[in-house]
Amino acid sequence: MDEPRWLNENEMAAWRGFVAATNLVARHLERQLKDDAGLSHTQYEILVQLSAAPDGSLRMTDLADRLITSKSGLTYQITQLEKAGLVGRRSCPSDVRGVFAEITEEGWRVLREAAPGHVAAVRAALIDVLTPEQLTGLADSLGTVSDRLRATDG
Amino acid sequence: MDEPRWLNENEMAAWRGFVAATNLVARHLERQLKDDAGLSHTQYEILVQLSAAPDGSLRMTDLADRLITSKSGLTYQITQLEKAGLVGRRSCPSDVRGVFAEITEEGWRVLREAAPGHVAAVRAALIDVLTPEQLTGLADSLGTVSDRLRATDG
DNA sequence: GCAGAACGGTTCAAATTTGAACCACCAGGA
DNA sequence: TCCTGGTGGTTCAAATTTGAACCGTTCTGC
Repeated sequence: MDEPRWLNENEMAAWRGFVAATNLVARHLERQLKDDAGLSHTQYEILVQLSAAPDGSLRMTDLADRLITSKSGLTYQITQLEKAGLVGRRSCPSDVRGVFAEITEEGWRVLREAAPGHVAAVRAALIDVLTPEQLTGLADSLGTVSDRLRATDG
Repeated sequence: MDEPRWLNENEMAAWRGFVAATNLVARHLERQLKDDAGLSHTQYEILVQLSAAPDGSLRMTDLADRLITSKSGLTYQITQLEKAGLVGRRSCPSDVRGVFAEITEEGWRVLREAAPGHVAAVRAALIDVLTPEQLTGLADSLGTVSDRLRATDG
């Protein structure tokens, strides 16, 4: 039981900044999306991921990995979006167990409708308040962090 | 309805990195704290904030602002922590409506117990994977983001 | 003083999230 | 072929989170 290496001032500032920015941005965008498009950020992200996939569909597990949520959480949200008609489920030909989530026409429409406002909010909160150099540095640092965690946590 | 300013490659990388790092770090620390100390990250943060306050206590609203959660959410968590004996409630002398949350001896004990493992996890996930220069840049950028959002969102 | 607005916390119902248990089903070796 | 160990998704109960409604209290301007 060694004496732990506490954070120095510089490290603490980075950590507090990370936690604060994380929560503030999340809350801000959550509200913006809910108010302007009636979607939660999770739901919006689902639509984005599906829309970016080759044929507008992804396997449940694949999608859960990208969203970084639990499998059961995804099942719940897909069911909600299905009720709303924004996505559908399709079974996988090569694996009976498999399920594809697929964005519908209506899903595309809602996404197109929501995107401009969301991008504007992301700009206002994060992008446009930083210099291009800062953005590059941020992308670089957070990319490293993500890669490491994906490697260790799976 | 102007054409929205979409994100360029650099901006998109920063944004995706932010979202990914945010979720991955949150999930990682949530698990670490739950496994090692039986606390949620929110609960841990409550203890940290109280322990750092002058006399180990803060007004509910003040605490909610620092944690960036809703008032009702804080009421719930303080109740949980109170049941567990880690914090107590004290009424405010100068304002009958006011309530102080106060860390208890047991709360201090649990916090001291949990801190080393948590700091180690924070180091492994964020601090030690970056250079000091990156950390400074990160603190700077995210500090800016937080300040702006606090100013606009309140 | 006093009416009315704003504040500080709690309560409530509804939505979401999580992990564990479960149920088929695929894959690989004996 | 037949086990056996994972895999892919769903189901379930329990914990958490949120916003709106609420209630007494404090503050303001008049």
